[in-house]
Amino acid sequence: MSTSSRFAVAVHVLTLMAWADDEPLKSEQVAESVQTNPVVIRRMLCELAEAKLVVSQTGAMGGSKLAREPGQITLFDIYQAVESPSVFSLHRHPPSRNCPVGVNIGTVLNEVLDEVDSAVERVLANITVKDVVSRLRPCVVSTNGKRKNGARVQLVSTRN
Amino acid sequence: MSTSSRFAVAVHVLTLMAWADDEPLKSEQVAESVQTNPVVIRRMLCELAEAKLVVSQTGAMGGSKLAREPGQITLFDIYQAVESPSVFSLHRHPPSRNCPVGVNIGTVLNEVLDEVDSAVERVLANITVKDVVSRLRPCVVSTNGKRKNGARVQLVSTRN
DNA sequence: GTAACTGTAACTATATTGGTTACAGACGAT
DNA sequence: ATCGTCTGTAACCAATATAGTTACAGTTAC
Repeated sequence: MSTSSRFAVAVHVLTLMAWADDEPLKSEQVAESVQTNPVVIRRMLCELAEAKLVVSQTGAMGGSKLAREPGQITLFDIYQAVESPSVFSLHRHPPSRNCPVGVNIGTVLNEVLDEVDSAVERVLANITVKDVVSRLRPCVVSTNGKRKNGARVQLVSTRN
Repeated sequence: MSTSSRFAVAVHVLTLMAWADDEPLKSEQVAESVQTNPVVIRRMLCELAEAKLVVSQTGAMGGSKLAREPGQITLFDIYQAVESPSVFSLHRHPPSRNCPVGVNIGTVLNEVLDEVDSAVERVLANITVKDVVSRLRPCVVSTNGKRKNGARVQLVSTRN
């Protein structure tokens, strides 16, 4: 269906912010982790800000951070913010109204579409950004797991 | 997600064939009901034939019909035949491996993707083409509901 | 004031979907 | 055998969506 990676990138971005606690992240830092261009990230951050999932600060020492606790942001919130509302679309042009099938297939397809969208919602609304971070931790625990209080989070190792 | 109407059109097409019983339908008839070009329909019919959902007959008096009983074809079969396998995609370029989030987010996202895809499958695998026809009938019963045996099914009223 | 940020416009490249014409090949009917 | 009717498929074009890039105005910390 979707050949778009917008949802995957958005989850990645919000997960970085959860990882960073309340430290605002610069679009360039995020872009480095996602391996894309900072403008692509900033565009997406605008959509996420409109959906009240992040807040951004312009100017020096600015950046973006989560607007709520990671446990209060679900993957469905993210999905709604950056992907088109439905899993599939109906006909581009409405079917023939001179055909017994064509005249009513739209109604049936809409019912099916609602069922599918609801099923997706049920899955995604049940996973929070906090959950994603938890499912991430086990792989990183080996290093330490705790960060010094007040220390700036190092997301991408910068070996200049 | 998907801005594609391929699934909707494919369901429409197979519903027409179920409606027509074993009468083979010409791509032009189908195209008229779907309101598109016959070539678009034939392209889709090729995919549906590869998926063993329809069989086509070339030559005069040819056309396409269902390969199995309408009750034995699920919307998930159709979905798999004409749409991309997953509801969303992961990153275009793999995330940074120098980042504790980037290095593992792919694993978590794949798990989520599997859950979503499974949820969609559970919904669609539970609806057959026969079900779609049933949910269509109530709107058409008023005309008659039964067709004379051997009579050619009239799908689109042709007032030339 | 200056340097460091975001927000956003403008442009390009690429991929997918859908529509169209054209034609080779299969096949039923005569 | 050939003729008209179909499918299968190639080769285009147009429209749209995603993604990447440069550039720059506006905001903010210091």
